[in-house]
Amino acid sequence: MTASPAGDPPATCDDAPIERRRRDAGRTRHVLLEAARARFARDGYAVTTVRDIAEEAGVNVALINRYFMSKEGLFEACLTTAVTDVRRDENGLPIDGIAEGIASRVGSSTDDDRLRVALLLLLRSSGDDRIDELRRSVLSAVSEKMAAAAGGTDPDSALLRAQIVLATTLGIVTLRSSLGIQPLSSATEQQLLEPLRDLVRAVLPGAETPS
Amino acid sequence: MTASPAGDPPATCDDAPIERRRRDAGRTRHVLLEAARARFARDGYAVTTVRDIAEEAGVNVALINRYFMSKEGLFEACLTTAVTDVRRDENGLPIDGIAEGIASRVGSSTDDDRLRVALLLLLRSSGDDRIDELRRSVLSAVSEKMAAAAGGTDPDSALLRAQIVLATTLGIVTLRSSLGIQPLSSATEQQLLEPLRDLVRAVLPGAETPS
Amino acid sequence: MTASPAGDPPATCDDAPIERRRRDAGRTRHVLLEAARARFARDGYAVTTVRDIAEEAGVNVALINRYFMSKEGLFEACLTTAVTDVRRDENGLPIDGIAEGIASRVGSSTDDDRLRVALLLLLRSSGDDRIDELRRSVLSAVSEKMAAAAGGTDPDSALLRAQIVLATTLGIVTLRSSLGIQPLSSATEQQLLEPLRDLVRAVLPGAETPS
Amino acid sequence: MTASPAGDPPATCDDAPIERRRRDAGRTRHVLLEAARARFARDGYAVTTVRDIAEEAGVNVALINRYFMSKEGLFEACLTTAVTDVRRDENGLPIDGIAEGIASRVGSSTDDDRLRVALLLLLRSSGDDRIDELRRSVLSAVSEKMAAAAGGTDPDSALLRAQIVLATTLGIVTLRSSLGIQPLSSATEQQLLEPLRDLVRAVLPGAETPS
DNA sequence: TATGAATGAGAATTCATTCAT
DNA sequence: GATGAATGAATTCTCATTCAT
Repeated sequence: MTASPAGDPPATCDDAPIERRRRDAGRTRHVLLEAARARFARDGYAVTTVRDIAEEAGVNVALINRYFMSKEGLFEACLTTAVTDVRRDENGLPIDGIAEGIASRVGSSTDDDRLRVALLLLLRSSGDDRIDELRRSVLSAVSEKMAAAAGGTDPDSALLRAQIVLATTLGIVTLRSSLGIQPLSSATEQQLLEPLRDLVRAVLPGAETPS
Repeated sequence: MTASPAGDPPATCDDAPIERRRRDAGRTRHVLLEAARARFARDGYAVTTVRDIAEEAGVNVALINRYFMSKEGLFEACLTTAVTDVRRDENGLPIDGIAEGIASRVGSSTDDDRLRVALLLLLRSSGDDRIDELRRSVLSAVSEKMAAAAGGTDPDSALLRAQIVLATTLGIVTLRSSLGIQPLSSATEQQLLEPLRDLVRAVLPGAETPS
Repeated sequence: MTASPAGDPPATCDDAPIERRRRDAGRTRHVLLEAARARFARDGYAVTTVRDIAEEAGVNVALINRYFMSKEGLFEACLTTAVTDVRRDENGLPIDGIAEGIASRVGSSTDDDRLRVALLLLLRSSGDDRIDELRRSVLSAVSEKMAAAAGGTDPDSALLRAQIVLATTLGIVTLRSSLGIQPLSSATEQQLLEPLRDLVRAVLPGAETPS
Repeated sequence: MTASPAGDPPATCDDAPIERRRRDAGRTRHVLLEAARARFARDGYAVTTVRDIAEEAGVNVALINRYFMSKEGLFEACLTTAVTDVRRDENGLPIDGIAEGIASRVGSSTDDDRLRVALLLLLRSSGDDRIDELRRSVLSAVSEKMAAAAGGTDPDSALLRAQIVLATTLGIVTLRSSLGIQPLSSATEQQLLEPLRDLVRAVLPGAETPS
């Protein structure tokens, strides 16, 4: 992560030999984005201050405005990464493993798991309508893809059912991250898998292969 | 709501009928509480300003501090009403109609439906640990009651499954209230019932009578 | 104090038999004034709230405005009583016992000693120029009277010296009331007398009889 | 004070020479501290608003919180400077010139005399106990040092007497600064010296050399 | 590119005062 | 006369943002 690659300037400067990689716009942008993702996802937009983010990133506050125009711009960038994460994930989505997919996405415990954070981000709002529209469209797309995978006769009903499964996913992520409700909060991926399989099989009838 | 009692003067003067029933502490407390419930539930704690609430209630801002000590005190009062609402609702919960219960609670569309608002409030945090503990305990209690109703052999597994159903409920409420995702957002109680029945039957095996 | 004298109305009213002496304007004015004196003297004008005073007096806040027009009016009334107290005291001032007088005024320990409170009040300001002028004139008068008592050849120098003695008096009252500096704060009248005698004898040369 | 350094442009433009030396954190902190000292000393803690102070310092209000955390933090910083001033002054205190010392400290008339302001600050309270303890300890220390200088047989009595002299000092400063009582308020250092010599000689017997 | 000083708008809260009963 | 509900003007403090270096 912070390991300096080959292309660094030779350490000729003697005053600050320890600091690596200063004045690297790309890296600064990146650490800001990561810090922002984590805090926006965890605490929400309004509660999080730009100073919190900058401090967590180990970077000067003013750089947020420099690179992202505004706090809202930073949030939008976070959402964009979330959208990308979710989209990339969809492509690898195993057709006959929806329950497995949810369990693995939702069941991660490491604090900076990308997809879990992405889902939380999609639930946060900055109040800006344009950004909200982005959230809406992504969540809609996800449910559509899930409905398509599930098949079924009535496409309209399939979409509704897929959105209910999506609601379950988001609900689990929410409950696990904010309140520490047991046993849900500390359930492992394994423990979640069985009930989720039952759920998906029942709600999305066409989704299951006889596995 | 604003229904005027019997003794009101006939509404002949149109410029300033002014509000009837002024200088009524109980009523003021009440309208503040209702306004706060609505806004806290819809927008969250941090985003909502006390001035917003007071304006929505048609009341002077300082009265929030008079009656509830602080913004946080008002939020706590809102959560307490939410807890009461949820508890009262649990008692009337039909043993063999969990899916019906969820559908009716979640499917309401009127803006000030008490139980839907109560559920949203339970997802909002002011950051105060003591109040968060209240939220946690109520949501835990709800899932425990649901697990008990569902029966089943393994009580631990039953609780986890009940919490997944609770997650579905909260997820649906969230998706319906904030983003306008279709068809979920405008699905009627009737339309939600069928998939929810499938879901509950599958996730909470002991819960269903042969209906 | 609160014992009800003979002239009370016969206890015909049955609802509130315990409350004695309600609706007595004179008494209300009086308890407010006493409470205000105590708090203004102890804490100062700005820090003291009218609600504090009303509560201490066991009386509704609005009555302060009713009887004294405003917080400032109440303060002025307090100062007026302080002026009266000081004036009355001056008349009884023993010609050849200035030190004794100071010691007794300053050495009192009971919390509501009138003269000590009066002196503290004369050091407090509400910011109103007119009232400040009142404070100034009274303190000037006190020092003039002391200078006259002290006699001495040069009247101008005598006045300056008297004001220094007055400064000592006020300084002692201040130090004893706010900070708890030892041994000054808990020194008895007796203990203060000897150094004060030395001081007065030295600063106001004409003041002492061969006693 | 506003003395301009060498490199300044000649004062040809009269409308907006604007302030030189902007964006200097140390300077900003300093002007805030000085403005605060002056106003806190003159008007007291409660009466003085942070906006007053910031305006007097020609600086944005928010900087008070930036540099001193809070109004109370600023007050504490003021007191700390006052303590420093008093301590430094004590060291230079001439053993056999207590009266001279008081006269010079008290007799200054310029508005921003450090030691006079320091003494006034030590009489002001913000209501915070921790800060009050600081005030108390400093005033105690001053009186102890004075008692030690005075010598005398009974150390306990010497301390009480020293505190009476301190009371005189503080009383004179108070009377001179707030009310404009004559002749005390406009007495020069010279005029104060003679009576103060008499006072010190009488109250602190061991203090005087045969001068 | 990066820094940290400075700014102004807006937040919650307190408080003297006025009004209606 | 007395009560307590209501009001509006402050006050302190926070925060996103901009400026100067």
